Amino acid sequence: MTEKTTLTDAVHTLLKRAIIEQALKPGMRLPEDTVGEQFGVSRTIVRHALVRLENEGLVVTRRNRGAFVAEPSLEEAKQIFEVRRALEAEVIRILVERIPSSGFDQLEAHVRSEESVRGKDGPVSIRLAGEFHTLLAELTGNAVLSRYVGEVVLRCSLIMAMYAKSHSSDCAVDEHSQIIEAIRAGDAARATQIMDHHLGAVAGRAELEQKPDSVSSILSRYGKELAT
Amino acid sequence: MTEKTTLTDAVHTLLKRAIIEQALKPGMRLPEDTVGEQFGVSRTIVRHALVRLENEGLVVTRRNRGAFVAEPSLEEAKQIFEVRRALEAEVIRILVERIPSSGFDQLEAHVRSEESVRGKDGPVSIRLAGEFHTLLAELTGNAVLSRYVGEVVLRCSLIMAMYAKSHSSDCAVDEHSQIIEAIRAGDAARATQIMDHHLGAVAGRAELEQKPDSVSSILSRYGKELAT
DNA sequence: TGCAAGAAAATTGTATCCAATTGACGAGAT
DNA sequence: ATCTCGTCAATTGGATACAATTTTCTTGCA
Repeated sequence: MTEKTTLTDAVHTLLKRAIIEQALKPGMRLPEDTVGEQFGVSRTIVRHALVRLENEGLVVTRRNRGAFVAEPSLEEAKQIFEVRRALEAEVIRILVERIPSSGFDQLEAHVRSEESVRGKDGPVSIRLAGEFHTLLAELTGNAVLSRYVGEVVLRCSLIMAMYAKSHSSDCAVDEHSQIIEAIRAGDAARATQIMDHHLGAVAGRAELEQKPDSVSSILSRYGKELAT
Repeated sequence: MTEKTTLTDAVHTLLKRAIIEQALKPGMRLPEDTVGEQFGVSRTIVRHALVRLENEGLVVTRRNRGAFVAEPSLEEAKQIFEVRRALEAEVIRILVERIPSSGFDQLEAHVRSEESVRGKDGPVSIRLAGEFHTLLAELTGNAVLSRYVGEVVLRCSLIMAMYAKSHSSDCAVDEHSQIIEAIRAGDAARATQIMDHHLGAVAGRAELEQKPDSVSSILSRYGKELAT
């Protein structure tokens, strides 16, 4: 299989997936040597990929210390959700005005695939839930908007991985359908309202678990580093 | 000599400035070793900087062809302005609700510095006009929002460099003042309206290309700051 | 003369190598 | 026993060397 893509892209994609699927947990260290060895590439490639991931806010690098999977603080999380709400409101505004003919088919197909994994809590569920919003953004035809939405959605996935224990996407899928219907009806206000509620619910789940989970999660990370 | 910043950051900043100030014109090629030679650093550093610039949309890279200063198409330009309008509307919404106490002082000081270069058409004027919007975004205290606004503002500067022949920032400065006043009055709707008109006016000007210049001769003006 | 094929040059993609900085460990003094 | 200082190991920051690919220029042929 001749790679049409560059090695940097491949490593970047793999690391991103690993982070979103919680295989690489927040705060986890990403030594260039280790990652490179794992993927069979040199540090140069890994570094390029890490630079991109840092720009996307999924990893942070400390000077001469290396890269770590980002650990968004609650303040950061609030900021991200604030931006996400604004961006997705714009997405709805645009879609109500102009949505491609195949749009609803794609959206409904996606919701069906979400429903097919309903209950099965896990990485796939999280990924699909995020991809619904990414798909919405892509349907606007605005690549810049789509890219930004994609970034904040990914960062939100990371936040949920940190602060929410169970994904519980049941209501989410239902709200996705409601959003589709509101857009189909041309009711931007209602669609935005549902979206806000939807995101608020997601954000609320995170903040709810803030206090009890904070200390233990931090301690478990310290313990893990000692164990290895 | 005690550099607190990394070389990659320095090169990244200098290239960014060179692009925004139209010293490096859209479509111009950026060979890694030419840039590296001018700045006295190796290709590794330049590559990292170029990766970041690509993520910011100021540079595009083609496989095995190298990096070029981005040439936003009109379609792309429209998309960027669309996103910018949405982001800046959110900025206003936030500022009306919560603006730091020193906010108005900073904004007015900035407008004064804009006025001080009024009429002097050129790079500095373009940069200051953009920085007003960046400052607005920073005052929200939302780092994520601030970052995205910064990016689209920069890309808009690039677009104006391509499509507008003269910056003519006279009316712009005036509108900046009006936006400040509307925010001070707590009138989000009016501030947004002025902002929309402001951005619409900026986007309204369209024009054609200029003649290219040698890459190394231009970069020689930027290399001084790195010389040890 | 025009065109095509191939070689040469230029430039990027990738790997490896050296230097510099940081964190940890341990010895010695108070 | 604790604190401090110095040395050491580990890892990143940066540079150079090599391979692959693209572009250009040359050259042979119709």
